[in-house]
Amino acid sequence: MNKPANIGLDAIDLKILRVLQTDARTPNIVLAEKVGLSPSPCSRRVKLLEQADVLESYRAVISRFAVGLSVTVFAGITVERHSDDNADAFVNAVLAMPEVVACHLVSGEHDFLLEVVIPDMATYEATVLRALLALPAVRDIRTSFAMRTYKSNGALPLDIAKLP
Amino acid sequence: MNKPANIGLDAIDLKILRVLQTDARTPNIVLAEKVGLSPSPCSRRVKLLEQADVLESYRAVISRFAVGLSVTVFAGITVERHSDDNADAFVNAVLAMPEVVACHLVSGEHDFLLEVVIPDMATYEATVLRALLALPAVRDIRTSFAMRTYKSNGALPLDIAKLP
DNA sequence: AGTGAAAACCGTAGCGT
DNA sequence: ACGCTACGGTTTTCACT
Repeated sequence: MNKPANIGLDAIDLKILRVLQTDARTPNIVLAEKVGLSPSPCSRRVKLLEQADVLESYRAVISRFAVGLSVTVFAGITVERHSDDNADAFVNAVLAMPEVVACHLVSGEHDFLLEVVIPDMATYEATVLRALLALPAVRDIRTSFAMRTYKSNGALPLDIAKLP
Repeated sequence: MNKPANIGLDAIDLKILRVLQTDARTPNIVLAEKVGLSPSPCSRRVKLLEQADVLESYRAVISRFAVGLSVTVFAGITVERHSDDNADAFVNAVLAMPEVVACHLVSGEHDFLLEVVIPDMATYEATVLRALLALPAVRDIRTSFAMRTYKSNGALPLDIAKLP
């Protein structure tokens, strides 16, 4: 049922993925040794994994605090049920906001769950919340602040857009 | 290796961060050209950013679908309010679960918000939900599963633990 | 598909500006 | 601090096993 494209990934491929997930800059020589291969076939496998889109990209994980984006907010959004077009418009608007680092269509209490990363709460209210409320499809927003993060899913397309 | 690093990010540093956030494997020569520097000082700045822990790590972004982890679930957890120790025990238990890729202490309706990545719903129920409910601190769990992801915060410490 | 060589390429340390 | 140059290491291609 829910185990589709496992095909083509053998044990060595999974080892490679595990290593690169932890450190994407692992030199190919080290990677080869860790997975029990010599450098050449290891490099080939990585290339193939990239072409097959199993390895989608490589990202640097940046300290949110260091760049002044220390506030994370989750917003549960309820939209009007009458029109799919409205929902599409909502999604498109959200995709255009760099402060919104994640957007999921979810079951349960809300329709969408958004993760927003911003410098402070005032910015959230002034920028994101206001923009979201202006969208006609949005019926309700429940905001919940992350007071502390014990574990985070790491690399994020942060909004580093404050240049002199 | 870990320093405060609150200070000293100029425009070039931010440019470097933006590039590496998009592609952590950008060759130093290319990076240097993009930010308007020659290779050596560019390399030096990257090293400094790493030592200052502004660049925390580099991660490969792996297709969840390709490795058979196609289900994402959000769990809003309410814990007993009477004891901080219970909350600590809860956090420790959660940190030990590789399926839980994110754990935030949040304001609002719930106390914790968890993001869980697993092969299918059955695994969620059998593994994660069951384990969480067994914790004495947990009073209530609201599960909401991601039916579609329009944007995701990217690199994640996925649980690739199914090896021959 | 994996191995082992050689050649091109890149990263970085040292020194001069 | 930046830029130039040189050296050591890495990546990658190739013919072969």
